[in-house]
Amino acid sequence: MGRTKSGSYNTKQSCEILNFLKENEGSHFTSQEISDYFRAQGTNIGQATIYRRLDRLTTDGLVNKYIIDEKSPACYEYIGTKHCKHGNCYHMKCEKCGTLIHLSCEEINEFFEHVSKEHGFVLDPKRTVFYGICDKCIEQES
Amino acid sequence: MGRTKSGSYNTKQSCEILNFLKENEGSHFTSQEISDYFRAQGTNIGQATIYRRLDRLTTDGLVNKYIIDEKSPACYEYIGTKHCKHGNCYHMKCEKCGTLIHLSCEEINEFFEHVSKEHGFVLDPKRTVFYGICDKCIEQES
DNA sequence: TTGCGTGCAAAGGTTTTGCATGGCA
DNA sequence: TGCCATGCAAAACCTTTGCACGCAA
Repeated sequence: MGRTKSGSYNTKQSCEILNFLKENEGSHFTSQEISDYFRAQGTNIGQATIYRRLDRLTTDGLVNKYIIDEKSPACYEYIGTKHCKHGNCYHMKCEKCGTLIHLSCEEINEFFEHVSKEHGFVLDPKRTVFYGICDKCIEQES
Repeated sequence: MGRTKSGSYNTKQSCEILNFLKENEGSHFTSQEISDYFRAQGTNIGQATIYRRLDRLTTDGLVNKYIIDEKSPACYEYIGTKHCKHGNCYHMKCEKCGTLIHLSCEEINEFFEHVSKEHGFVLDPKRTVFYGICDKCIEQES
């Protein structure tokens, strides 16, 4: 397994990065976080290697890249066989605590369809991030 | 006119930047483009000043900041006082042509209520921008 | 053996920050 | 006069790139 595109090799680092993301399906990581994880394991993988690998995985469609905002680094997440693959997985970011929350429900699909049919606009889940305040921070406020 | 938040001054540069954006309502500019414009006029405004001013204008809600792509610089656009100040008004930005589309309909209100009630997340209309491809660009593609 | 992958360091470009100076109120 | 704003340059930051070496097939 771990098949990559033709004309490329399966190296140790390459497999480990993909496996790490695979084992953490549903979570997203920055290049730095991935680097830190392997360093903690005693394995060192160059930052450039991680970026190059993530870039390829994104191109190949195995991984999604999210740009949350220009100040924070990009997030990468394995796209398994479930929801995120169909592009129906959105993200909400809390402006207070910075938590990134997955949003995947019937309502958003309906909304997506409505925008597409009535407004002629095809939303891009990879790029669209909903900003607001999460429940925990709302509780703390009051 | 040109009122800024209390505890701040109205300087020449500050006014000129805001006026430039105001006079070009509906268009968006990068920090560099603004800098170039003033240089062409014979006025020199430091890049840092432009960034600081844009940052404040964004915070004050007079200007919206858009991140089209993590590689390209951020775009700033005058929003004005007429619309979008009281919520219920969102924006969709076409990733291809950059057009900013006004979105205000019953469906989005319903969707936001759902997110609030079921997911405990209160969305922020000022900050949330829907990204995607507009109808015109979809036509061009096919 | 061939050529892609890796690692390191340096470069790239945008945005922020430090600090002395200048200008508004 | 007291602050805030400005300008310049340097720093900070994420990401990409150049180059020599290593490793997969």
